Amino acid sequence: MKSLKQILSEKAYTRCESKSFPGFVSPMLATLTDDYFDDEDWIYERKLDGVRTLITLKDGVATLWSRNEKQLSNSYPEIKEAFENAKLPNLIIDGEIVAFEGNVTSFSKLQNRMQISDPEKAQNTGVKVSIYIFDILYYDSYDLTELSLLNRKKVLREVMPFDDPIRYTSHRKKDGIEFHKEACKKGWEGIIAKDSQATYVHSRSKKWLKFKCSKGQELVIGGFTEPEGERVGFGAMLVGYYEEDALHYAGKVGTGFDDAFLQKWRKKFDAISRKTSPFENFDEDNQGKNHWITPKYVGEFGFTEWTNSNKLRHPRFLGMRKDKAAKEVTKEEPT
DNA sequence: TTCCGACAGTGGGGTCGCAAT
DNA sequence: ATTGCGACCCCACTATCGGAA
Repeated sequence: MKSLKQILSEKAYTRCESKSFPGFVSPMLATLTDDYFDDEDWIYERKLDGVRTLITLKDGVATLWSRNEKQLSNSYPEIKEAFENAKLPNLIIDGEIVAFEGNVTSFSKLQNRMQISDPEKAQNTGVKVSIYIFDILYYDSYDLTELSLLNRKKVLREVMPFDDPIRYTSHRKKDGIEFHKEACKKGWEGIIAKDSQATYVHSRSKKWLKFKCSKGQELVIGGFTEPEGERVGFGAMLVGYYEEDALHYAGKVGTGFDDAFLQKWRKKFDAISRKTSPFENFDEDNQGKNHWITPKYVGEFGFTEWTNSNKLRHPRFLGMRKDKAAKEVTKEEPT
């Protein structure tokens, strides 16, 4: 294995002066795809469901950044401290802050502290967090972004002390399709495929791809909202499923329709409108904005998971189901 | 000519924090 | 003291336009 010095000597790196060391750089973002593949020139990492975080360490001071250049340092003071105590030179690393629920990263658990701006309060939530690091952009003021991904990972493993809460993100070479399958079985959010020779760019790229684990099921349409702005037809569908003859509200779905669909189905919905909610558990706080319809239409919907309050996360409309009676639609539990 | 990438716009759940009530 | 709303985090998707292929 090449030493750090050898890797750095392969190119004539310019080493920035401390005063020109970047305060923030935009992260490289992955592109979503359904086209899963095996490729020996690509590596595969677990996709963690947390908050993307870039850490700059400059003259011993660590700063945690969100991907939109917001400071996260106050929400995760123990991670900031871990970097500052590690006695490292100026560097920038890229990773994901996560909280675990069992063996699976839990975004909803992380939500209990991710917006808290007081460091003491954040730590007192009792939500334990870790940061999984998967890339290094600068080290000792050397710009490493022109290195290949595998060489950056070599540098990362060599220079970073991985002690809790700082963890290394392991990866698998080849077998992307099989790894994705296993990931979904384990309840992970998915995997990230990365071109092992790619340099680091500060924007969305197709050298990094998301292979997500998506869920889908049929749901009954029990209402809709008014469109806003330039939107035509309706805004979102209000959907649910049956449980012992009662229709349970499962949230709103506002994407996946084109303009023609929105206009056509607004008319169909208006033709079967009713005054009261068909949902047995709908809390009536903003009733004025909702339109109710006879729950007879069934659609197919995609989403990532059920939230703690039993609603769809990241919902989208996939198509109408004309072959299914509304009363047959129940919540599909994982087997 | 056709395709792709980037961007704006509309829609979702959940949480915190602050202004308005 | 309570409530409503904006701003964040996580997003999915459609429409549009200009440049690449």
